Amino acid sequence: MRSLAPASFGHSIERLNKSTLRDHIVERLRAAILSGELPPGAPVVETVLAARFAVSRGPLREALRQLVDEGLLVTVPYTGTHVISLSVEDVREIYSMRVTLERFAFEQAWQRRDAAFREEMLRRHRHLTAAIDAGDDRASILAELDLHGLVYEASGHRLLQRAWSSLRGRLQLYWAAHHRAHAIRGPRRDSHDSYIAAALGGDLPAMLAEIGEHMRRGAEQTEGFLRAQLMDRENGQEA
Amino acid sequence: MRSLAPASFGHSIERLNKSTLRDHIVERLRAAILSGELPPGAPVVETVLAARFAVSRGPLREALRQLVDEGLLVTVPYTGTHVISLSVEDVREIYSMRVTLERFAFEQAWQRRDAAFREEMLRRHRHLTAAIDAGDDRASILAELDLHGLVYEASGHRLLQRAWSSLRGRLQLYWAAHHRAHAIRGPRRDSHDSYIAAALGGDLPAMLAEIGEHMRRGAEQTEGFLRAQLMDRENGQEA
DNA sequence: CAATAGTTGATTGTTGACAATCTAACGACG
DNA sequence: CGTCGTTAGATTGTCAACAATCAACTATTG
Repeated sequence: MRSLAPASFGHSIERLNKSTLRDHIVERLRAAILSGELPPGAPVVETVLAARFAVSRGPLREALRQLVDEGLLVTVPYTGTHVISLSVEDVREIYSMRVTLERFAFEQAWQRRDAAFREEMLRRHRHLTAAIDAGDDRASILAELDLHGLVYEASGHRLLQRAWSSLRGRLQLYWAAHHRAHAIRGPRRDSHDSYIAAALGGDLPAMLAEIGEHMRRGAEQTEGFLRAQLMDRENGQEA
Repeated sequence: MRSLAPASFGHSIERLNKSTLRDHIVERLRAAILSGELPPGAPVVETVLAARFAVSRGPLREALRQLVDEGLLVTVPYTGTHVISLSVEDVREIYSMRVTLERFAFEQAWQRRDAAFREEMLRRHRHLTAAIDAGDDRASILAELDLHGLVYEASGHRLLQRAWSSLRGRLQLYWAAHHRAHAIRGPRRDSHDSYIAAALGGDLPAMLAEIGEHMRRGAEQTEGFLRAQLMDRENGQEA
């Protein structure tokens, strides 16, 4: 959630974040949620996690609070905390929001696309295709998030970067659940080929249109998986 | 930050929020910041606030953490917490983000504008003009935020509502500082007259253009005030 | 048998004390 | 005179115990 380096893509010095216990816990908990170790809907009790991480409840509470703000957990006072449940409505909101934000990001960054930007985008695209070809689900998810993240970094718009970070966690959760259910490959490559081509081209309106198409495809895929999963769950009665 | 009632404008039942100490502190602290009692840049130490509110540091820490996430405070580990400082760059980001989000909100809500929506919008507009005419700065700020907030409520888009809530605090901070420096009145009425007319009209592209104009005027006003204030401060050497 | 009141175990909310870390002031030294 | 190590005060980070609240279960009652 904190990658606010403005317009410098090479990981230069980067103000070293004095890691406090809370930040550590946040990372580990987020990893646990996204890996499926804590699946959507699972209860999250402070005492057991505090024991598991060998820390007190103080820092753990603050970590939970942060994950609630990121939208990965929900808490009802005096009652309990749970990992958020998946819903098709959320998928629609996430993707429609992505269209809005990413179009804005490209508008902001369009004039700033220098040689370093193009190079970095191609590099991240190579990373993504490599991860997909290698069949590494986790890596391909991160690579895709990184690829799309580039334009937000290039926008130099801190508020926009925050908004993307906020979306990013939820998106990652859905993708992780999707990949876990049934490994997906193939069509994503072509989808990003056209995306990259437009992103590096000279026609901004074409890029804005491409974003809409790209997200439409993504939302369709994710929503389709989710409907299938929810239907399975209803038939199987597992919860 | 938590008004997620979807598409019902009349304050119906509204799930009663079991008020925890933290929530209480958040409200009071936010009020203190926005009222200028804790001006931009002021240090915020946990112990003194805990004593002042007669609570322990635990809930207070969590309240500070939440305000940090809202962008009203900044914390550097083991060192201290401060109210954010005002900057022209932030003003630009806030208003450009508002253009993006509010256009999206109107696109989402355009077909949903029923009689209740129109009535509510006129009602809130009357509130705003009444507050302005009465010369009540605080009330007029809240009324203007409420007026613009309506379209986010009507959008039924929870993620978008969250994004607006996140912006809202920062915007309120700048407006409060602006009003405190020199009471402003007058042009704001006309500005909102055209805004309301377009919002209730039948031409969506015209509304999207009006949003751009409205925000351009607002940003210009706020940024101008801020430049003057920063220049004053530099001459006066007060900080 | 249905509805309600009471009870119990679990979970979060809150507290005050203690530890780790940072910033700034001070003084020794080249 | 400037620089670097030291120290002291302040501030946040962490902890373990205690209190408030809730959800589910049980028993009681009509």
